[in-house]
Amino acid sequence: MTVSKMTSQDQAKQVAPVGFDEEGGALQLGELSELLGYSLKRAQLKVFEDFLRCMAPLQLTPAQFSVLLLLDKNPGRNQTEIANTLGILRPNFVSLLDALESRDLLTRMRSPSDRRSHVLMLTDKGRATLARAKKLVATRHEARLIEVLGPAEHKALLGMMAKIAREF
Amino acid sequence: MTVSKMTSQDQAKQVAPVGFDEEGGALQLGELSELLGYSLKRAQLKVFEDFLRCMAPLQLTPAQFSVLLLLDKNPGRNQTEIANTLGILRPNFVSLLDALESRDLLTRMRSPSDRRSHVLMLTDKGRATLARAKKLVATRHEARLIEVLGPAEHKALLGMMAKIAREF
DNA sequence: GTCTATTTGATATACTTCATAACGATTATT
DNA sequence: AATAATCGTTATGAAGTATATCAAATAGAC
Repeated sequence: MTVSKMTSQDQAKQVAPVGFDEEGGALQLGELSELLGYSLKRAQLKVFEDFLRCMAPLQLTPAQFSVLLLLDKNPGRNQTEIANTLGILRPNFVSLLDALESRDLLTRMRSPSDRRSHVLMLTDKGRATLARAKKLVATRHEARLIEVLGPAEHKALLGMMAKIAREF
Repeated sequence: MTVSKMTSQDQAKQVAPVGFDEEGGALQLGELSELLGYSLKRAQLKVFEDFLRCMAPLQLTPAQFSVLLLLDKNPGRNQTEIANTLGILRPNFVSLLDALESRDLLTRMRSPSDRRSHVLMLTDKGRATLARAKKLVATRHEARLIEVLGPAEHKALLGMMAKIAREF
């Protein structure tokens, strides 16, 4: 689940478009291009790759960005709540938070009402970074997507993705 | 890149729909739902999860299925060509082929014209398995997707995914 | 035709992501 | 008070993905 760090494979590998190969001519993709899962995965990797490129100045991964975004809208929640909402397992969420906390983007505070749990809150630096990050995403990343797809298709795509994630 | 084995996380975790949490009410997803990469990833995981479920009788992962599909349409290619087309790195392709060859679904043959390379070909069993796999994908997996999205949106989605994978 | 460089499949290895089990501390239940 | 459940955490394992390197074979330079 969730968001993962991108690799450089496609970038390095796809000097030639997928489905083409020097010797012997193009390979026939055949039914592969009609397999939604296949195109979905390749598209997703491309999108994450672009996200990382656009976000390079702030050094935020998609997963980290999603945490900051969620924390901003939902201050005072504990780790389990945030992790569950993002589909991240609690054990794996720990090191993710460690990284963000060590960069002073958020704080863990023992809850006075339940001293087992940690209340999560963005720091001022966290809020400032999130604001810059949002700007980068909007002006570089999403803007490029809209440029490729067109505004109408972009919006339709969002709706379809949400539908699949919800009803499938 | 490529196709990966699914996990059971979502299935186990999402007894409650994403964005909801028992104590304290629903969390606000906020701009998260407008982040295409986020929905794209979640949708992709759902689709792979469903693919594995539908393909359980044949025990084929999306990656393995894509190899069989590509080999059927492009017999006589070597490992590098197939791997490149699928965006798989050659070192990682070796064990993938080992698994399929040990199940007698394909064969590696030294090419007479270039004795460095292995010509890949489906066996009869491989072709038969692929035929059954295609049927499972069509009648269970894609059918369910079309049911959720509707035929028109399903087709539009395929087009958009291909566009992103190609032009992004 | 020999020498060098490149390519192919393979191995070893490392890093990241994702998953489970278990622990101490705390709270809830009985 | 005793037991069970929850929270954050640690340890650990299984995949997926990446790079470097190797022997064998071929291609290319001279």
